[in-house]
Amino acid sequence: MSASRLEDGLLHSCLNTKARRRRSGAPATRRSSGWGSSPLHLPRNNNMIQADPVPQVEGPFPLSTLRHSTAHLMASAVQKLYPEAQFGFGPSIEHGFYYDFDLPEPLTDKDLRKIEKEMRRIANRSPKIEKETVSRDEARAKLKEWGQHFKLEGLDLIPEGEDITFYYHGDGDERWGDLCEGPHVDSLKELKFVFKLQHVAGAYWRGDEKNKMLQRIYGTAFWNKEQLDAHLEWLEEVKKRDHRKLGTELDLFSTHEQAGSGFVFWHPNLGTIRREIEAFWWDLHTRGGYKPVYTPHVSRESLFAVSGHLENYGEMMYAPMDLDALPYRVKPMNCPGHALIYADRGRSYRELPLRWAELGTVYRYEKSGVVHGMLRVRGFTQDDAHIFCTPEQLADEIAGVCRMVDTVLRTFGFEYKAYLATRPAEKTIGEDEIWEKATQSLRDAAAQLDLPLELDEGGGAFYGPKIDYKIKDALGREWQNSTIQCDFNLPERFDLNYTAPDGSQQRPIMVHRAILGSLERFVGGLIEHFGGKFPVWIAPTQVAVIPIREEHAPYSRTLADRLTAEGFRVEAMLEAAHMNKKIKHAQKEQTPYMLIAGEREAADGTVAVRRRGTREQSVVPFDTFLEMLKGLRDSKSLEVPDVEGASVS
RNA sequence: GCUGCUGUAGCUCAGUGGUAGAGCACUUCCUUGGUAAGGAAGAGGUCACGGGUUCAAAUCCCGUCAGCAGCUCCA
Repeated sequence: MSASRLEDGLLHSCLNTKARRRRSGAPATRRSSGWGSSPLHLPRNNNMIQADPVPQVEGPFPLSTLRHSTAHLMASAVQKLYPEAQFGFGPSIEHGFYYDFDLPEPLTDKDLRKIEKEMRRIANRSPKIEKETVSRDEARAKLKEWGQHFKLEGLDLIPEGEDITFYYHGDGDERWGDLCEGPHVDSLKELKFVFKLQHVAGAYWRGDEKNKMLQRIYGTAFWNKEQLDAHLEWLEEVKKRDHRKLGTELDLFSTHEQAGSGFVFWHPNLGTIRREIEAFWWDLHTRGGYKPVYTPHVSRESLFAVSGHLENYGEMMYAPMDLDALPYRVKPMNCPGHALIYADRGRSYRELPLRWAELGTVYRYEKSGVVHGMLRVRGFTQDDAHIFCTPEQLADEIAGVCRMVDTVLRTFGFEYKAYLATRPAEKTIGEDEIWEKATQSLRDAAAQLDLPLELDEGGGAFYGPKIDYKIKDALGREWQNSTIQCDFNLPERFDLNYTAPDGSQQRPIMVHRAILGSLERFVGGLIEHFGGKFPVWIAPTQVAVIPIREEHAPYSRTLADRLTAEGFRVEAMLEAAHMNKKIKHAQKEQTPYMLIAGEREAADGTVAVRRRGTREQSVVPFDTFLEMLKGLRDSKSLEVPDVEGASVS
């Protein structure tokens, strides 16, 4: 299902590119594996990357060059206003640019306006940008003279043999230069472009939390105002759809100071959505040959010593509870529990593969600063499952999971890409042979399904290769939720075996997989994906029934009763109150359909159907509406179409 | 965890040293209205929490909790 079929038609086609950091100008990027990767850690980082939806028109230079030059312009303005400023790095990034400064006083938004003004003045007065190539010693001498110690450190990061260049602009006492690899635009004035400074934030020098924290100013630049405005509008749209904002507006969830940070309370509306998703999920899993398991939330600490979590993941775990002189822990993952079930008795090759699923709630002590709405929390439910199989069965099992991922993601209208993450260069466990075999199985599975795999060389976990999925939402943003991971480690640690046909004891492969990732993160993302306009099958209230006058309540009641009997979630707004208020209420709640009924409808057995977000309505026989609604629900349609019928104004 | 900022009614916010305000929402009454704000009245707040300064603190200071923007982390 293409995202363009979403009701409000928001679709942006640009794929994101990860913020590209200039080698000489920015801290070295961490390898992109960052998605969390182990059964010791199913992926659950925010991992939402904002793609730029603004079609980038051609300029005389690449947009990134313009933005980098704008960063220089900003830095020179900062120096003019704060002569004692020390400069860090100032690269262009996906949506704009930033520059890091060490300043004696924290900057405020007011200061940003001041800096913008200064930037305009400098650009007008002396717009030329000039390049100078120097020797390393000259560069060092110059930076020393300028007293720029971060830049001196930056100089040492430039590999031997590379040109060392400075870029200058400004005249006389305003001449400003920066150690920089370039390239830059030639002029800050003749070229037409627009820029805006957006916000200030803290950032560690060279991205290391042991280093000093600098002040980072973020800004953006475009070749024309239309593009800048379009970008700012897109940011507004993102803000409007923020799941935390919609969470309040639509009465979906809350968090509480009394309960602590990172714990989500699902209100009835969101509980309804979750239950529908869970029912869908269980249905798919039952059909897919999965059996439900349930495992305790608290276990003796020694269980996590065996699994290795205590050692490798201990910092993320909640502190032990001492009971009868033994330490107990709240589980941070479900896999040890499933391994215990497997190990409970001897297993034969005849029973493999075993597929066990659990919507397992886990608790992880996330750092206080990273908690974010429903997207990064301390207590959450993973849609977890483990498959225990032989190496020969692996390809088919993976293919089965890929099929299920496809079904689920398409049902919600997500496009996706899959990545094959192979063996890391160092510190892995397992024989070469099993790695090769497993990796090949992942490839085979994808080939079976014509699923293109992009390669993430060396991006696998230490205990096995994996396939990760990236999805794109209705705003063009990318998320990472689904993951399929082969694990050679836990079977080893728990000494899991099966008896092979020849009577020997063999080690099964354990496949960890999550499709939604966690209910919290998935549903949080879903709120933003749909912007609160949920499709019929998950909408908390599917139909609002509104009588025009109080005397039409009895007919409205029969409509509501019939819908309820058909299993729909109906809000019968029968109390004596203004029809207009009821319509407004239902619109605000994003109820997909309103049925408005007065004398004419009661006489004809019809309903005036009004779709959310519109003012138009059509009059159709109630049964026609009912059939359409059933169709939308049962097919899990993403559309909330207008009803064909006599239109009435 | 780090840097900066914020916390006042269910929601959005105003109030910078002198005993707490608005709009929306809510309740009641009037209005019986054909498709997104009819009218009137009312109720609702330990100004996050704890300590301090002061004759006096929502307001100034310190701490805690929670949130926001980032950074870092997410073997």
